Amino acid sequence: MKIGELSARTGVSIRSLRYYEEQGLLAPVRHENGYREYSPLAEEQVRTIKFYLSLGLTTEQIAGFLQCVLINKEAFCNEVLPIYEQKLEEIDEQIRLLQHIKTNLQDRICSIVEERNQLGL
Amino acid sequence: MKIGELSARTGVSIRSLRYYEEQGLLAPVRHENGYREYSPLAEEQVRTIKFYLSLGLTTEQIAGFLQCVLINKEAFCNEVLPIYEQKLEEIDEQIRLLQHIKTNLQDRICSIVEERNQLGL
DNA sequence: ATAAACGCTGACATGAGTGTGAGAGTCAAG
DNA sequence: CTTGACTCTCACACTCATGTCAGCGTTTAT
Repeated sequence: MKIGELSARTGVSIRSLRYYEEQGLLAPVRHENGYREYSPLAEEQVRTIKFYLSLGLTTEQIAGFLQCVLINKEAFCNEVLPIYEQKLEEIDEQIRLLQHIKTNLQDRICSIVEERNQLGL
Repeated sequence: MKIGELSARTGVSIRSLRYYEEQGLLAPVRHENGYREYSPLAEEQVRTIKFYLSLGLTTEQIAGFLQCVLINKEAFCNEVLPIYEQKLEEIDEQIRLLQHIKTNLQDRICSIVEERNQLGL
């Protein structure tokens, strides 16, 4: 399967597929003409990459355990759990920060609305 | 007051003060030697900018109402409320997304832990 | 007078994945 | 044989506030 077909099957742009390869996440063989040839397994592999990216993991993190995960079950890959837990902490931290900002924003909005009401607008 | 002093008073780096000026948020006068001279009011102005940035507003958005806010009360500046509300929506959207990712992460973690337990590890 | 401390401009780097375009080679159908 | 659809590599752009460095001028204190 060539890159265009893999792109169409997975919904991942050709640009991104080449980027994943650059980051060590995909390793298609090459034809004599230089074209990439992907095995049928690559389709599932790309979906797996897509999923991990959607969890906010970086390509570098994914590269750290992808081979293991593709071969074994996730639970067997000791690299995965710490990364998940670290990411979870980061997410919590981001949520906390956003909640804090949200509170401040709501305070400001309330102040404005109240002040306008008091002025009888 | 020169830029170093303003930086020290506000805790905002010299680099950032020059950036704020570039973005139209500050307008110090210049000495003959090219040095920036800030009025004492600039200190409060920088704190105001800092606060709006901490709410996640961009310098462009801040520039849209900063002059008004510095002269009048926030409630008088009609540009402010829509920006606050728009930002609030963005924040909510980001929080939703992060919550969604968090849920997925927790599911993955649970799966791994359970699977390992079943294997008696 | 000299050195340290301060100021100036301009410009590149950051993060991280993706879009986009140029310039060129390859392949298949007409 | 030509045309169009694919593919290749290389490289810049993007977001946006900030860090950082180079190269140079100015002020201040010794």
